[in-house]
Amino acid sequence: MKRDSRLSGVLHVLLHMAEVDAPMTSEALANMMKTNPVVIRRVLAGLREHQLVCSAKGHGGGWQICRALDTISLYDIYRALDEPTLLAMGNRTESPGCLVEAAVNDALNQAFHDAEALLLERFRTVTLAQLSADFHQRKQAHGFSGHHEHSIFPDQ
Amino acid sequence: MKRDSRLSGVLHVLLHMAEVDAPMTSEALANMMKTNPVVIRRVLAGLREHQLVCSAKGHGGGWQICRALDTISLYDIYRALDEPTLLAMGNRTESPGCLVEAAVNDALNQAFHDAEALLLERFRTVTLAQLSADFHQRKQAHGFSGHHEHSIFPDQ
DNA sequence: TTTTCATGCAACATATAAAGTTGCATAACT
DNA sequence: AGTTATGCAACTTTATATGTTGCATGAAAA
Repeated sequence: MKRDSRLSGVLHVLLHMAEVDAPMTSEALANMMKTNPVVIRRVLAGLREHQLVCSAKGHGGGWQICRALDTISLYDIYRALDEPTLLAMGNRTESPGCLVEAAVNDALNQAFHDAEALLLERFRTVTLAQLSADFHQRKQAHGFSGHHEHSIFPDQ
Repeated sequence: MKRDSRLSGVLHVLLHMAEVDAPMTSEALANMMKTNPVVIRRVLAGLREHQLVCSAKGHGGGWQICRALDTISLYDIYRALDEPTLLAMGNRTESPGCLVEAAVNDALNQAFHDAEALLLERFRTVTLAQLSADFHQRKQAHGFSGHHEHSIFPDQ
């Protein structure tokens, strides 16, 4: 089964936005993400409803993060994406008439529920500020290790 | 994202097979699962490679579990299904050139890895025998609580 | 030995959902 | 006014899981 990479993608986008002071256009972001501007707008529109980002039309318009990075957790973003499915597996039917299936469901649901809870707990404890700090650390380390500038600047 | 219910489905099938002494045909199993016999054969063929079930052709043929129920864990079945994806989310790209994306990936991968490990650990500690015992308990309880026979017998 | 019943397998068809695309309206800045 | 950006709806494309058909193979029964 194919994995949903929207959370990963949105985080990427947000951290790039955090690096720039001015609004970024959906076209610029789409270039970075190798996708279509409309796709960017669609997903950022969801974040805007949750007051995570703001958008402005016209000249000099675009998208900006509108809250302090340390007040935005991965869980906030997860919710703004409409709480997408976490697990790739599920039960065939909920509330089945078959007692065999009921036994199966209960066993799997316990495991599934615990795994989901663990993931969400992790999401709650990680903020954009932490990710940004991690990125700046890497940039430093990358610079000191003798690489050239073109590879220091994030290009993707 | 739609969830993969093959594990749930296979467990259902196996527990029904465990209730019967004779081989069950893919057609009978397909009726129970409301699907196509070929689909049943496809998935059971995978389990056969791992010596979890046996199949026989011709008259009186069909499928049977060929190991003791307490020696088959959910993890065995998971592996026999070719270790399907557990999480519905993943990173956009692995080993990215962009340092922003690297930071994002690391944060998410930690959470993802731990959740997967938790799930697999649960799979390892649950056997078909346990699920079967759970089912028989439910059947008892169901009988004592005054329901009628047609609803006691698993029909789905 | 012929018929029947079952799996084995490959090729094809269908259904569904995610992603991408197009076109045009709306709003803001120059 | 003209340019640049988002907003939104409708449509197209692509990927993948699932379902389906047809025929070969093998085993038991008649």
